[in-house]
Amino acid sequence: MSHNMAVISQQLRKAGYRVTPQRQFILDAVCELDEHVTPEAVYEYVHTIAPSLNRATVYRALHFLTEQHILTVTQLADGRFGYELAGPEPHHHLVCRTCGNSRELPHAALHGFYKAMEAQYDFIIDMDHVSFFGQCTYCRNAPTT
Amino acid sequence: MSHNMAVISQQLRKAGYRVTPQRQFILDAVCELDEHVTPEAVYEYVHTIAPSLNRATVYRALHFLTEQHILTVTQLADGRFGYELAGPEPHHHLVCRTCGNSRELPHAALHGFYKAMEAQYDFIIDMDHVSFFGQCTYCRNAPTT
DNA sequence: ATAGCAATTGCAATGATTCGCAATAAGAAG
DNA sequence: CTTCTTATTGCGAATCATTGCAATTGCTAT
Repeated sequence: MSHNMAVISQQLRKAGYRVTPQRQFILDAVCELDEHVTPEAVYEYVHTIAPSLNRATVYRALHFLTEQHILTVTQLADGRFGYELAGPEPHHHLVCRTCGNSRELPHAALHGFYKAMEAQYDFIIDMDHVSFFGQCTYCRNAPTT
Repeated sequence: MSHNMAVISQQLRKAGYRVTPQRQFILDAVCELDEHVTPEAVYEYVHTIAPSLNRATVYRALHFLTEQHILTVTQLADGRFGYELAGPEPHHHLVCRTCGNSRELPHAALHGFYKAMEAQYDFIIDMDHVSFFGQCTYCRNAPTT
């Protein structure tokens, strides 16, 4: 995992926020659980390590860390949010509804479309982490039995 | 409103489903409330007319009517679902985060992008009602005070 | 008009998410 | 190391969303 706790801590403190053990547990959990991590999954994970850590704290921390651009969110097909560590470059996902596997999409893949919307509708789309749902090759060709 | 209750009823009954007063109230509410209607808004609306109509019934009916292609859903920015009457042509939306106004986007506007994903990643996106969030011209140029 | 089957509803319990507020504790400053 | 400020947590309650099951009631066929 490429996240540098020291750098992040510094960034938060400089902005007047605090680096609490709860936030660290939660951040670790997101990194450990990898992609599209749901709040509930984070809660389960941290709960085994820090049983007193409250559910509300998980929700608030995920929201907060996203605001600080340390995490990114994307909307999953069922309406829940999936969090992951924010890298230097924004990216998107192609998620198969059947097998659930997800493929990364560079932001550039959407750039043309975003620009077209700006040109034609004077509208600037600002979504930097979209999940597109559908069918991957494998599942499309697999027998339906 | 352009929805023909008689046609819809026929369609449902033919498929072995039932046209209950509850479903009619709920469908009327969606039409009346127009675009991106949330379950909660539907519930409030029908509740004044049919107070005994249960919340669970609203959620189930919206889900059901969507499965039957009588309604379409889209994910709103806060994670909730927005329902609306399904027209003959699928469409998408550009929704301003600031003023909340939404502009329709013909499906064709996404066609190129969808095709590119198919060609490059062998992935078929099947989302037929996406909401893209960002800033409209007016709000972008408006003073920030 | 009636009877019967099964789709649908209402209810109550459960789970997911958010909020207000008092208690706690990070971190800056002395 | 102690103090002070205030950001943050935990808790309980409120809200939103979903589910299992028994009771209801569309609708079809008689």
